[in-house]
Amino acid sequence: MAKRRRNGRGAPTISDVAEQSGVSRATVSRAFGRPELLLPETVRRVQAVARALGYEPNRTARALSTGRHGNIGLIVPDIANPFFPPLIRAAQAAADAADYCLILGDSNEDPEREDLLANKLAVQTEGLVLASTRLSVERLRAHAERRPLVLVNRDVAGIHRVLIDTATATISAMEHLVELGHTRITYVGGPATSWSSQQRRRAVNRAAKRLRVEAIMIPSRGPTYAAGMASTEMVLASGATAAVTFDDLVAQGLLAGLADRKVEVPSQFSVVGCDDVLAATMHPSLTTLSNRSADAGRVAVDLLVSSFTTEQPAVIRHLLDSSLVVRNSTSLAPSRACGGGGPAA
Amino acid sequence: MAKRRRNGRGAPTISDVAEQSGVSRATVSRAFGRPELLLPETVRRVQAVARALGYEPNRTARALSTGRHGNIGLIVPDIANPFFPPLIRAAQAAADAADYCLILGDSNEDPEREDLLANKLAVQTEGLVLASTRLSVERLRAHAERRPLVLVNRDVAGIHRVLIDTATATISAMEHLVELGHTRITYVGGPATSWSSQQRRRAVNRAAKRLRVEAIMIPSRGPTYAAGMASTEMVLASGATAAVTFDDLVAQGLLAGLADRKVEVPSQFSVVGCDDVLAATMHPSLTTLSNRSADAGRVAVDLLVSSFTTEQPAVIRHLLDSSLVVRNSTSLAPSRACGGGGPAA
DNA sequence: CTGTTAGCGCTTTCAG
DNA sequence: CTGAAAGCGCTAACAG
Repeated sequence: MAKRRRNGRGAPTISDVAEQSGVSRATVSRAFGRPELLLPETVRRVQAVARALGYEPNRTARALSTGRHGNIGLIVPDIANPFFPPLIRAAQAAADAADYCLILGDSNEDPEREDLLANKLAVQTEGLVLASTRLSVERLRAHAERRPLVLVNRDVAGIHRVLIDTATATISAMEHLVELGHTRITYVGGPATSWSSQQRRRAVNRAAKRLRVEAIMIPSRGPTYAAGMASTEMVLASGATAAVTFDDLVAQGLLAGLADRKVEVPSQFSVVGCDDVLAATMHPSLTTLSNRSADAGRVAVDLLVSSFTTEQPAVIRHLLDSSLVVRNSTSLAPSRACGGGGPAA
Repeated sequence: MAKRRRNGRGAPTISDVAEQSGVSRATVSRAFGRPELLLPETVRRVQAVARALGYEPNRTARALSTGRHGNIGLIVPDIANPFFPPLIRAAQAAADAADYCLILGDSNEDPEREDLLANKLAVQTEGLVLASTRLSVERLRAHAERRPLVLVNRDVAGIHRVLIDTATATISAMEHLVELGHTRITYVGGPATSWSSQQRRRAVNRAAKRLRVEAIMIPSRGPTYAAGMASTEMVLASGATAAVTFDDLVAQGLLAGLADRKVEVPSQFSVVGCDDVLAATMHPSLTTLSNRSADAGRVAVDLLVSSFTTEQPAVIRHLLDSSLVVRNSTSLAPSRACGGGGPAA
């Protein structure tokens, strides 16, 4: 049987289903949108015909009629950064479960691009999730005024946000290192505008002060292997015996840089990563902080979706905690007699 | 001055602009879409009124009327599989460059879900890219009839497709292993319905025959670490001294399984991965086949977009080649005198 | 060049 | 419970 295309576009419409099942178009519409208004028998019959025809409600038409698009947007700085795929995946699953489609944007770590993307997506989504956004507070406020907005790992008052709290786990990492005898510890940062990196930097500083050890801040160009590797020189020059890094990628780069310089990990130098994205597969396996990115994606989408329906008077700030995962890239500090890197004011 | 809400009730429409500027709605539409059909003076006047009113064309309405949403869909089996993020990233960049938005779907390796997703996306996209699709040929044909479609790593006649050819590189891998003295080699497969896996299985068989060595096929449950690990028993039982695996994930699992059983790689056993997604960071670093997934994503989207505009009489089958990357997981076969795994018919 | 007239596919009163 | 009819905002023939 040849398939007919009534509308020249190929997809069966509500009219096809109506005709085939001998009801009106309104009834078909109800069978999908508000089945409780219909005889169960009718619903079943219509659904059956719909399935047979391969009918799928046209969301664009629905959107025009109702003002709701059934789309939500998600913008991340870099899809290929292993931190994000689990987040994206969970977000997409949550969106799907709520019958929304996920439109994905990649800002390539560029605030301008991110702003453009957010504008572009705003017109065809009911709401946006911005993960690790690099936008200014003003731009974020502007977007939030226009559409429901949920931030991931960015803490702006007045906007829904879900935050992975690595501060506590970072402090655990510092305690872990100090217990191992390290007294001079560097923090190798991530992107300057990253909330996560600032949070971790502060945690390192605070812990160092409390534990009475030296903390040395080292910037890095970004959350990449290359940036980690490039930081090796400065890390070594600082005289530290251990490093806490922005994430596993930076840690991995640093590890490679240390290996190049014949510095053995963990016997001569200890390294702590963050996010546990490749920590288990590395050699030596990496001491790191546990990853919650999937949870963050799910929670963010759920929060966004629920903000559509329920009148949400209170802005929600959802915290996800993280913990230290000890593996093999950290160990006792090298004896001071041997290394040149003792604590020197 | 209070800001008006955009897309909700109260946003100025084409009718408002028409009324205010004393022209018909069609004229306003043309002033935006096809200004060359109008008197410059008219265009200017209409634009002025539109700007004064804060009018912004409603893309949803336009989409409903024209059938062009400016969206394209991309469905992958698993976003979190490291093979896909580069593909997704490149696809999204290409889409963005052509001024399209990318709607992402994750089928979770489930054909039913994939079919549903494809239907859902079909109504709000101008075309679809299906990467490593698990759908049957019939379903693919059905979808292709409905909307422009581009397949990645699936070879179906009559449908645009971009294929990463790993067959040649797989043969190189076999030659490499045979040169190292291996005479009994297993292939640890991926998903049964995966075109890529079938392609590689065939290549292994063909090469084995030509090189006069034994090839043993071992199925695996999927493209995962766990599946690779679970295959260890059978791999060892086969008496082989080397394995070519579906991808780096499976290879990684196998490596872990071998380590558990105190089988040393590469001295006692050689392993070849595929896709080079984590090969460099592993220990031992993995001999593998180079990755073209980013190129595949880019080419697929470009192909799709160009198929919208140009009348495309010929179906395109775009091949991307891959090559062997030798690292440290392959070496000379263990001497036959020692191991129990000599070639035995 | 510009206006008129039909829809695009779906939802939603309002009757029955 | 179900149907008829009126749009949502915009575009696209077809006239003039």
